[in-house]
Amino acid sequence: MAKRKANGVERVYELAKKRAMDFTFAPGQKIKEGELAAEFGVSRIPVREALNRLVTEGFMTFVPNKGFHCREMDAEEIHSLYQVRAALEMWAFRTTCRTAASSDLEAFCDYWSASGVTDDFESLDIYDARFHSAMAGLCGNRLLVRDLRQIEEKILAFRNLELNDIVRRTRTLAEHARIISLLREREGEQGALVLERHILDSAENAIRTAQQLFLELA
Amino acid sequence: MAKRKANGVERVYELAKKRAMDFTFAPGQKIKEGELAAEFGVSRIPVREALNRLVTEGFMTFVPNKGFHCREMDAEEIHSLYQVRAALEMWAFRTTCRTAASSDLEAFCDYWSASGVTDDFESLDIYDARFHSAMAGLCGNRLLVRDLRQIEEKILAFRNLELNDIVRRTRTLAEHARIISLLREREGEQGALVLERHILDSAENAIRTAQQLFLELA
DNA sequence: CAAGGCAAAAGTGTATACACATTTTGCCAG
DNA sequence: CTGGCAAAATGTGTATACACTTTTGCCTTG
Repeated sequence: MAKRKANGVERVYELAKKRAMDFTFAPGQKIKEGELAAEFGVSRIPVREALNRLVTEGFMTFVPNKGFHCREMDAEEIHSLYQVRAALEMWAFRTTCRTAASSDLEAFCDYWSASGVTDDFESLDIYDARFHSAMAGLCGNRLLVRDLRQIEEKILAFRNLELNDIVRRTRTLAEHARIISLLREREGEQGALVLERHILDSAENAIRTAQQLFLELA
Repeated sequence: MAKRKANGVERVYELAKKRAMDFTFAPGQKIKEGELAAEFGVSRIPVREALNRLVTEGFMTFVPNKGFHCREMDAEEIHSLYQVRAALEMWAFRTTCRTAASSDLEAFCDYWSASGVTDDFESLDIYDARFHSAMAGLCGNRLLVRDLRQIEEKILAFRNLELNDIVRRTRTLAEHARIISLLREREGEQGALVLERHILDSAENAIRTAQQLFLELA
């Protein structure tokens, strides 16, 4: 019997979260504590602790005496997530236009409109996520940024394919350019509307991706 | 030794949450598992489970080998919470104006502008919370409403005194009336702005209340 | 008296054990 | 067959026990 102690919860949490994020746990699947415990080589206690955290983050559901289940996910849920994301990013954008220091705003716009930026990122998905996250951060509200990250984690599985084809890639970059230009001129209202459409459009795409994904699982 | 089993987690969760909400646990206070366990007559296991849930809801912080601590709370944090709330309610309002069924919208407006509505509620705090919650619900996004409720729980402690004096009471009701009228006419943009100011004003009040509250605790 | 360090006390981390609840199985009656 | 019920199997709920970590406070030493 190896060592006596080793941050079990953290490990289980990360691993289980990954599985919930990419639906290695199928939607609605029952999660048996004992199974995970055996697999990860720990007792049920740290497993329960990890799963509990995932419940309040929205990756699991829990019913007393019934145990844990992976989240369900349907088109409406994805829609809701993207809408909340839109609400937060729009407010952040309008607020940034009204109150951000010009130096911060310029620095952001210069960096993200440079011609070779996309090369700084592994994939266009990651580029897109970072762009939105960084822009939201300009408003100075840390909690809002944290909430956006949590949403991001939940929709990550459906974004993976979003930017693969050249048409969408081009359109995405063009929309970002437009948003940056409106930000530079502090056009809060108009920019927010463009941003909203940009985000809700990608919701449609995510829903299509999800339907494909769940088809494969079934 | 009394009974063998009795939903310990749920009880501990509710009680501990209450204490975290109203700062019976002082901000930053260390929470000792054993103490709570003894007090509630359960073992440490359900206590840890309950506290873990509170961590991901934002009422506790947790550091491995150091244990649980009650959330800190400062003016910036309160501001952030109200800003996120504003972002969500504003989006909900604009969306409701664009898309809600007229029948739902009229029903809402009629009910909340009736002269005696406030009598339906125990206090003006509760009246106010329900009004905002019901209005946000018109947009049809359940997740958004759930997020708003979680924010509500975190700021509840600072709202308790908000509507006590007659001046603020009158002003609040007047602002609600204005918001309802804009909603009826589906003036999304303008209504959102009024709503924003309404919410951020109450943030200022909450911060004052909080400072008073923490003064008492110190 | 301050600083450092060491040992005891207190507290957290998790394995194990067993009570209770739910689900499954398999048998029997209709 | 088929519906239903009881017993077995499976799984959750939590108390207890003990290893490991951090904190505390006393004692030594400069």
